[in-house]
Amino acid sequence: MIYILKALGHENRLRLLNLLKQKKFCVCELRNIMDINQSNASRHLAKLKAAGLVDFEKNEQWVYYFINQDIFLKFPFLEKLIKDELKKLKICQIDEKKALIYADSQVSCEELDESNIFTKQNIGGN
Amino acid sequence: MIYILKALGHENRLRLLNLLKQKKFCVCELRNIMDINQSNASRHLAKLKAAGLVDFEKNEQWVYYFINQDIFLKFPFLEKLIKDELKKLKICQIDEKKALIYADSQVSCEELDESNIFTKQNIGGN
DNA sequence: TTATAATATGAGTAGAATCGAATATATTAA
DNA sequence: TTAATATATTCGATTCTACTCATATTATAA
Repeated sequence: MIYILKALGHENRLRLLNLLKQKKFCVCELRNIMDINQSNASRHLAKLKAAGLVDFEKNEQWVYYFINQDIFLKFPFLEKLIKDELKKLKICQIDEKKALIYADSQVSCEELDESNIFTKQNIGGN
Repeated sequence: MIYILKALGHENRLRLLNLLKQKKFCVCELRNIMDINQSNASRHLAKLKAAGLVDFEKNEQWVYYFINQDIFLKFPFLEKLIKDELKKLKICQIDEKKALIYADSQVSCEELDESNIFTKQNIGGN
């Protein structure tokens, strides 16, 4: 359990969990939505994986991460945290907005890098 | 919230929260039960305080720490974690055993340092 | 096979967290 | 006021984390 709590102690990992609570994402989608670099995203995901919080499946050259639902059975407090609390963080709200824009955009994950769909106007707010 | 989660990411602080969930303790009681040094105990408590997880009251030259109950209203997931999950950690079980021995011992916190009430026989197990 | 794209990993670095020992502060007791 | 005790804080050393850049790996497509 101590590893789980350590894994929760970083904003980027909380943002990842918040995005993954709804659906699977591949690494390049996550890194674009969160606007962090690839190696950074990969490493944070690896840490979440090591703690048992997420799992992944490979599909062609993409790796799709998702929340490991078993962890909610083992540690019920995580369900409240991930499903109810994270969304209160402003940065997570922005992430979710961007995830929605992406979902509605019909842009494929391969085009995401150059797509510029995340403009200030789209996202709104600060 | 991120500060709270960071504060939870250390074994000693989890042990402190587990002990404090039942009753108030002064720093010297905590450090004796947990067998850590004084400056260490004080620092970890300061971190819990900064995160809003605990509060303290002074009584003569002692400082008694206790869980800040408001935090459970603000972050309900913490209640499950602190009240239900921490006790599953082996080290927390040992701490609780020692807290019981201390409570039953009639030893005052001033005598605790030289008392040697926490012998292997008393605590049992590793 | 070669090229390309997604992901993971290694190396180096900077910053943060932790620790023990010593010192400072605060409170009580003499 | 002085001495003693509990607690907090400072200092320096060490270890741990996260970051960036570059490279390796893996899988697909040409």
